Amino acid sequence: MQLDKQVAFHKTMGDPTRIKIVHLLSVGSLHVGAIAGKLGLTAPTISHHLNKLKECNLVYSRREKNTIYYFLNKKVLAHHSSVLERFTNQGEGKSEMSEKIMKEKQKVMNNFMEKNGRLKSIPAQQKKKLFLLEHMVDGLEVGTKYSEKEINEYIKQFHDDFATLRREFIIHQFMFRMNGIYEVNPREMWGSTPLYKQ
Amino acid sequence: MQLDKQVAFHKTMGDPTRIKIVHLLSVGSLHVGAIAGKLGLTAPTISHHLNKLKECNLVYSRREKNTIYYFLNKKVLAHHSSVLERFTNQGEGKSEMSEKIMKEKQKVMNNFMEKNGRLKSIPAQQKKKLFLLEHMVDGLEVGTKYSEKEINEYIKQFHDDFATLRREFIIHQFMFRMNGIYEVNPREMWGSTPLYKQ
DNA sequence: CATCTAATTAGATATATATCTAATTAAGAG
DNA sequence: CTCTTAATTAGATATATATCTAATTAGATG
Repeated sequence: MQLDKQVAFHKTMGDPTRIKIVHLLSVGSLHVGAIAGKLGLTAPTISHHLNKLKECNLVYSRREKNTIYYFLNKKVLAHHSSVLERFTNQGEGKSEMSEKIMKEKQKVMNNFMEKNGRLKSIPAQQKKKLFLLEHMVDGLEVGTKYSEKEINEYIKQFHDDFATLRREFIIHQFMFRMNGIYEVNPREMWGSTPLYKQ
Repeated sequence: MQLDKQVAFHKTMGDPTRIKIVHLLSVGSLHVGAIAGKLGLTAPTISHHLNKLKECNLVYSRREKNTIYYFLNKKVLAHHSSVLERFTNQGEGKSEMSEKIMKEKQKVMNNFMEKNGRLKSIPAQQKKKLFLLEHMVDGLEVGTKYSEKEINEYIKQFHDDFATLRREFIIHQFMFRMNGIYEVNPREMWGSTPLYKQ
């Protein structure tokens, strides 16, 4: 399973000595004794760590005469880097997204909004809902503090159920509330949906 | 220090429960009870893990009435992804590299090679040495098995000290040896120097 | 075959931590 | 102010693991 490998990788990297080893090997290959020397630890200890690194395919070794050189497997590192990155904009690539999304958003807008700008209804499907939330919050200014009353009035121009929508804004991080004062989050924080991740 | 944070991050991610939490939160925000339910664990346990995640800035929380929603901090994930990636082509970006490298390589070639194609000397500086090793190995075929004798003869056309050079080829992964038979590694494995990482 | 070198394995110890139950805190709602 | 709900903190337990020294293995060399 993908998940197990991911855990194993991070567990392996989650040790100061092993991270140091990876740093050292990222510059060039080294043998056990050399690593032990540089880190001030014994050979068995390094052997232990290299073994763990090997189990995750993070290093491989080649014997040269009596000494065994260890190499960093940079491909595997690159792989895990990309796995992490997929977390951040999970599902789809970014570059191809902009245009694709614009169309998708347009479609949702057409389906759920009256010509006068009000919502016909609040879509149940998360993605669609987020499109509409984004559209609505676009009319507010980042950096401005709004009272709850102001927010309610603002939302009412789109839909009568301002309480639900206000709550959605908060939950999906489009805005946040502090002591009854509302503020729009910067776009970079609209993180609940992958689509808007910058 | 950078290193400590890196270790802390991986240590935190190196736990199956926490990875699952990150997975869940990558889709959308959740409160403690919901996570506990989905994972079949108790609230205190989840609280414990969320706390660890918070210490690395991997999550943040917003209170909504009585329930506290947790959000994944995707920026931090992206950061660590890029840190990993820097391992793989440490030092420089890739795109700008090709042209820059070509020139650099050309310069090294001019300085260290005779007009007849033989090496004047073996440079001590790693980077330069790697350029020359690459050049030499370019004359061999990937997928072909060579005897040690053949390799020696081949190397001698560049330099008399074939033993040293042969050893360098191995150490820097340009080729590998098995039971006295030598073989050129595919280019993707020429990983000792960041320059040639694909 | 005997010896030397470098690495690994075995075994011991100390530290860290994931999880649970029970107790406590924090905030809303009546 | 009291009751309810959700979360955190405290404390206990069991498991995992980083490190060391000592013993063993694996190759290379003479």
